[in-house]
Amino acid sequence: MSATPTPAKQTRGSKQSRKEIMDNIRAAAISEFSQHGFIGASTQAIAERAGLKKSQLHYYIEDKESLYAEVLGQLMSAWSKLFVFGAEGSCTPRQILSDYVRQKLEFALDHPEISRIFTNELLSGGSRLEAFWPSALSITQGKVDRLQMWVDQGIVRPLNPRLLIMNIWALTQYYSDYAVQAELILGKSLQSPELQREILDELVSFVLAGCNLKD
Amino acid sequence: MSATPTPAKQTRGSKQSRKEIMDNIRAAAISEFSQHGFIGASTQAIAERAGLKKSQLHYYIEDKESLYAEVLGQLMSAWSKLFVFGAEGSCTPRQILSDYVRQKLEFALDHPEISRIFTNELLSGGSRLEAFWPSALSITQGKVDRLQMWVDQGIVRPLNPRLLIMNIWALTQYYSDYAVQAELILGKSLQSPELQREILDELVSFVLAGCNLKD
DNA sequence: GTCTATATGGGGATAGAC
DNA sequence: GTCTATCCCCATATAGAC
Repeated sequence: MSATPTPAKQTRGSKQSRKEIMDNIRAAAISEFSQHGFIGASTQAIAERAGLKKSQLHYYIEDKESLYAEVLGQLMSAWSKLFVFGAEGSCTPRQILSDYVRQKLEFALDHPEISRIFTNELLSGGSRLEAFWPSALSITQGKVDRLQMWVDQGIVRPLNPRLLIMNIWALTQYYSDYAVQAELILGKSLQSPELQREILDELVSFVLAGCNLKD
Repeated sequence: MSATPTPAKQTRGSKQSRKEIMDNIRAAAISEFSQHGFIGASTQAIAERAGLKKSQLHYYIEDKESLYAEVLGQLMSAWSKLFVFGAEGSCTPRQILSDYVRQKLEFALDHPEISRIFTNELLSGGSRLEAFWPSALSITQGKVDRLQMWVDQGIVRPLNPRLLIMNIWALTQYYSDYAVQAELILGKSLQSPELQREILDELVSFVLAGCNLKD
């Protein structure tokens, strides 16, 4: 709230600023929650990853629950901004769909850990996502309406728009949730730019072909 | 090992047989591991679900680790039997692909909990799956070879066969991993037979169209 | 063969020291 | 403002009672 005039006289190698520590904690929390979910993650492990002792960590956070809420909120906010139909001024159905697939895939490839937190949360029942559903569902409804129009106009083949949206979700989210499997099958790191390019092109082709999209 | 002549004189309402207890334990373990993963699941919760006290449970199992290994092995064995190309004597590419999608999807819909254990395990790094990868990868290679032939013959459009297999995996596995999301979006239980029929038809159409499959 | 009482360690969180 | 010593609970697992 109040604008404390932080000195920020940070001699390198000296003690970390509070902000740096908090950033380390958030990063550590993302890794741990991503691997083990809320229940499975331990504040012990988060502290170690952040270079702190467990008891030190508990000075910087309110509690495990609110640390988790913060990280989850960060993800949901990023998603709700990114994954809207017609972002970046795309206009044709082909372009709107391609852009959507691209955005969703790039997020999965660039932020696999935080994406997996969502999956982990859903697997454990999703109770901590309840607050986010109304908004998420209304964003979905917007996409559904748009797709239904295209179906009615014969631009895409007759299909259930909700199932198409779920299909795209599944196809893209795979590359964060199943990164381990994907890298084993492909024998290559998912961080390789050429591979990312290939996956992107293939997913776009697959989706466009999958709904018989005419320009 | 030795064939103990079990009396099995089970008066209804009386004490459960050891086999019944073990079945309860396995079912409870599947539910718990499915929700919280290996680390997050507690023997306490498993015991409660199985109608036992924690200390009783530990009489019937060796330890948490081996209970988990048993359940995971059960899943991997079921999958390796089910998901082979050309099961049930299907012959045309169209039929082989459709049958594969159907088998994978039906398993996801019929056994969502145990399917989720795999996902949970991957999310936490997949170390407990190491023993299963060689066989799984060789089964995958079989499918890849088959698909590559079809590509070479112009039966399906030019695509990376491994990516197609991963796409099908993602599309079908979605219905166990994201069952909560799916039911919210669709406003309906995934156990509804009509909905299952619709999903199946749509997935098959989507995949066949997605690879431009000619008969 | 079955179950209980108990050991031992790690979990999250805090009161109080610096 | 920062960190440590410590609390209490729940985790897994087992020795020993029935």
